[in-house]
Amino acid sequence: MTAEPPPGEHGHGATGRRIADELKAAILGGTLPPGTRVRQEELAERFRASRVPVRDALRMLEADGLVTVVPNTGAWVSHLRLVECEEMYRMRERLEPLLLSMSIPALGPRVEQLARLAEQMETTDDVEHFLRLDREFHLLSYAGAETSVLGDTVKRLWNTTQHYRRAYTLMLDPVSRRILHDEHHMLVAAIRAADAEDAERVLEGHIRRTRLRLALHPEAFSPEPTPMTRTAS
Amino acid sequence: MTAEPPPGEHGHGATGRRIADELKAAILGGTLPPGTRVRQEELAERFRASRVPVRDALRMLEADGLVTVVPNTGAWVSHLRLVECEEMYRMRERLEPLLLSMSIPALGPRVEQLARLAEQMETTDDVEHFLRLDREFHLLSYAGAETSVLGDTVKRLWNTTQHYRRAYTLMLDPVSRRILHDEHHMLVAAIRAADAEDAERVLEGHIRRTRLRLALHPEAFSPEPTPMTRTAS
DNA sequence: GACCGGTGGATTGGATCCAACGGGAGCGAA
DNA sequence: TTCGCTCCCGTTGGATCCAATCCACCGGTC
Repeated sequence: MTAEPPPGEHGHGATGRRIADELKAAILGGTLPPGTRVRQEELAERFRASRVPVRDALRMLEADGLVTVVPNTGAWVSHLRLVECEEMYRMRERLEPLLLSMSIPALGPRVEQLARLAEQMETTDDVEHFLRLDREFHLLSYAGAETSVLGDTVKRLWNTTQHYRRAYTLMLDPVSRRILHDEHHMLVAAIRAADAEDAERVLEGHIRRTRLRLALHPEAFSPEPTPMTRTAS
Repeated sequence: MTAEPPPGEHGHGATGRRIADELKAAILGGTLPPGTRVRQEELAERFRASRVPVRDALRMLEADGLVTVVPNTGAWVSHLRLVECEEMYRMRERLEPLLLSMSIPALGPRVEQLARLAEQMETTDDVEHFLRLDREFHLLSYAGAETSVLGDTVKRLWNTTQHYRRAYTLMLDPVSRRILHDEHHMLVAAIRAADAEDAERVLEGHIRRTRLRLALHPEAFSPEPTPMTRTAS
């Protein structure tokens, strides 16, 4: 996975990128929950820029699937329905094992950092901290792969489902929690042994089980569009 | 897969989309080969619009992976290196069987059209016609799946590799050609039998073999970046 | 009382204008 | 001759202004 560009000064020609990056951080951090309206003028003021680079930023975030833009109407932070989230997890089940197998040969000493992350995850109780560690753990396990689009696609899937992973983590029962950590440790072991095939299998199961548990909590998602049905207030 | 919006009049608020669509058609059709510079003012004139919606369109196409935008410098039609193309084919090997298996239960009578397309592909000699049929064949086989992102991702992979599939088709030897058609017929048979598992296997092999043959023809791609090496002119 | 159509404000989309960056031609020095 | 510097022009990026669209509110009518 290619590292992102250094966070240094964005000079001229990068205002849109800057706005997009900060907005993305706000969305992923949970400050802007799904469904919140995003007004161009408001952002322009917040970032001391005109509305032109804001529109650029919104287009970029739309491409990332983080924002939904409706022509002539406005932009909202994207929200997922359960079926869409499941679909993304199905994609992850197929793509991430591939990415991991491409990464393993070049991971080298980073395995030890993976092991540390897996342990830290067991000891934290803060949801936000856990999410950060989990994300770092998995993305680090892909850091050995030199990829152009596969890595971006996987990151995109992580980003668009981030908010629901947060909700899901909150209602994780102790047993599932135990299993989750065990899977992480098994993953570390397989990676340490450079057994790509086994690592693929463990990871697929890890994502798959998460998807199945996710389906047990439809209340975190926006309702399915029920045509011709008025929601009695 | 969700059908794209009807091609009807784009009124106000869709100029960027219109430009992006026509540009995309030009790129996929081969009119604008990889590497050609895309100037904003030029497009603005061609589409009787200002440069603002043109920039919108370029951002959309950048998100589709069809053009590459360098800040303060310009935009070019994207070109792939062999390793990137192989990576995309590896993604296709994983994603398209999934998409197909989601599509099969709802394909219904469209199987017959698939069979017709597979036959037509055998009888044409025109490369452009073959490409259209092949694309239609596979995308139609996914038409039963109701997806939000999986379908888009697969389409994106098809689009970005389209130009190289054209080059590849040109230098297809008779034996490989025979195998390719056989695979298509096997796919139709599996779909007709509603045997999703078998269809997945056939499709994976189909894409995989294409990838391997593709790797035999690196001359169609842009050279790998060879650092610290001056290309003697 | 509920539904339909018109109207005004808020918001987005597009055009035009100005500023900043980048590349290349040309000149000069080693 | 070749390397390096400078200046200039073409292109892109950003700001401001104007037009088109949508939404909510309001009044009229059945």
